[in-house]
Amino acid sequence: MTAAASELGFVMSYHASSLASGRSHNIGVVLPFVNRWYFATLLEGANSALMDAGYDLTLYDFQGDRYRESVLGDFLLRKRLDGVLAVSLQLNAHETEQILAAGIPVVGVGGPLPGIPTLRIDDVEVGRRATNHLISLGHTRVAHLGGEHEYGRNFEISSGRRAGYEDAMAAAGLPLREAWSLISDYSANDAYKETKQLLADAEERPTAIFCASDEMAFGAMLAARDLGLRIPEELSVIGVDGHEMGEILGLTTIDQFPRSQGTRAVERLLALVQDDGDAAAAGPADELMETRLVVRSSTSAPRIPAGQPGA
Amino acid sequence: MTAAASELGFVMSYHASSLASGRSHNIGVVLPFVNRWYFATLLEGANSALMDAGYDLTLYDFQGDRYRESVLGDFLLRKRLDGVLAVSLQLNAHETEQILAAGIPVVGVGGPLPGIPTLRIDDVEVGRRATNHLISLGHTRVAHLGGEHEYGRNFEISSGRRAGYEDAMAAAGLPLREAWSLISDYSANDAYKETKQLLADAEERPTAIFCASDEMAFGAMLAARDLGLRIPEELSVIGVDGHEMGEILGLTTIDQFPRSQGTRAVERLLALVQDDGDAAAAGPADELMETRLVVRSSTSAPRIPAGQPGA
DNA sequence: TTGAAAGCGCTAACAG
DNA sequence: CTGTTAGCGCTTTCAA
Repeated sequence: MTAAASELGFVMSYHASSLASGRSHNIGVVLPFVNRWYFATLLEGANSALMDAGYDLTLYDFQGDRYRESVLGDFLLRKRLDGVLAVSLQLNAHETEQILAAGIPVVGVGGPLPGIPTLRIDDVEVGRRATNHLISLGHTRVAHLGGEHEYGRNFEISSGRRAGYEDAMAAAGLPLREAWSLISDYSANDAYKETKQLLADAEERPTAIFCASDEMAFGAMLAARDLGLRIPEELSVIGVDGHEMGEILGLTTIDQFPRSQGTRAVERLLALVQDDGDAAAAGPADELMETRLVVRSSTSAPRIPAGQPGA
Repeated sequence: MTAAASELGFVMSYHASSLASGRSHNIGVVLPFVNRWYFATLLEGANSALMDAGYDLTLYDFQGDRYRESVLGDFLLRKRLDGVLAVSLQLNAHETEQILAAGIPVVGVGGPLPGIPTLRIDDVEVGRRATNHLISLGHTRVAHLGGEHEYGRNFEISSGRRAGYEDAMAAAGLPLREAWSLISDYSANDAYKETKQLLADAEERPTAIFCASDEMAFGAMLAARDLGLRIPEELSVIGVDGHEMGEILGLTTIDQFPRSQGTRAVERLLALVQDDGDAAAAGPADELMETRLVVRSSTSAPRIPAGQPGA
């Protein structure tokens, strides 16, 4: 296209171009919730990388499971996408086959998706590290607030972090109480309710809680404050994600750099797309991303006021 | 298409269909930040309405101003969109002309965009109502934390809410102090910093603060707590948006139902698209959306401890 | 009513 | 190396 043409306001038709070439310069991003910090931030990263490469981003938000079927069964198969980024998505055999049969390159984040190259953090290790941080401070009464089983299809993650928690507790010879293993829907509000209930009984109260996301940790911190418990003196809290608001709450967390996950996943996907599905060119099938423990003021050695049960 | 065909796994090519018919069943959503609660929630609403109507959603996230030019100058003009939803976007004459010249129906949210049908709340009224809530409780020392001037292009909103605040203060014969008029970037973290500075000087301290968003209100509440100020006894806080986390923080707010704004905006846009740009069919050029004052525990009459300056 | 044919505006392959 | 032409897979129009 000449400069003169573009100055006249001429713009090429991408429909025609797509039809003729088979390339649409359009990537689909599939995720369970746009309105959770982790996903929104990862999406931002993906968006940056795609804009920079001149690609459009088509968003498919399951909104829990509400649109799961129609996205997987209809939208993704319309052959208008050069590739799909699947975030925290768990596919069954039929679904995987259907997508791959459509000939669309897919990269997953937070998998594993069998047969699909995936980017992820080591969730078991994250759970272990968070729990060990608390244990190394001297805590023996450690609770865990994880993700809902109901969302298990999309959130296999939560079981990994829980496994790491149980692992670390066992390795330290510490007791796992059923009452200390909480399940929420990953929202701050639900975490607040669960934590308030957990902390209500002074006898059974843990001295520390490991939350599988920062948003849940926010809820836990607020619940503790509302019960008059001091953080970290009477309750230590650690989260996962690296949410900016953690700074002003003083939340100790394991940062997983979701933005970088988004840009890296797009890099991988575009490599696949541009090398025409040649998986080898795109790097390892299972790529592990960095995480980092960020210690702030929400965790410390347990300093339990007199009259409380203690370690 | 027959049922038999679809059972054989046949899927129509949307590229060909788009080229032949000129309709792509694809709507662009333009917004300044996916990672702010208001925008993410509005996006969720838009996504629902679009999925239900069988439309794809192409996301254009400016990320502040980072991609503003390329979205407006390149991406939107590629003629692959049946319509555009422009959220909190302010266009200059050239930009408006360019978009309209491309023949793409546009609906705005939070405008006004001259020449484009727009959905919005009455921001001046919102500012007035929030401020009057505080005044009616007996506050005379009321501060305002609003949006950044730097983002003025996208956030004309902030000036409306500020105008309402100044309006209400003047109507009640109350003083406006420059030190009580704060500006932040709409994030909780920045609001925290600004508020902490504001509240540091006990002499000059207001007894109430009106924040132009709930996320900013969260920051303000945390700043107050960290300074040892009790909410609402020593500081009342009111926000705008209706963020769910406001429930567990007890934040009084003016709910603007962003999800409904998203679905309603899509309704309007699809009406335009399907009636082939016949603006009359799509409703009023400037549609006002509902808001609702939700009173919780972050606001009350000022009850200032002895030794503090007061009303 | 049903069926054939002519584009939609590009890309890619081919011939000159 | 440049210029021409045949599709890409639909929608829509026109003839039967």
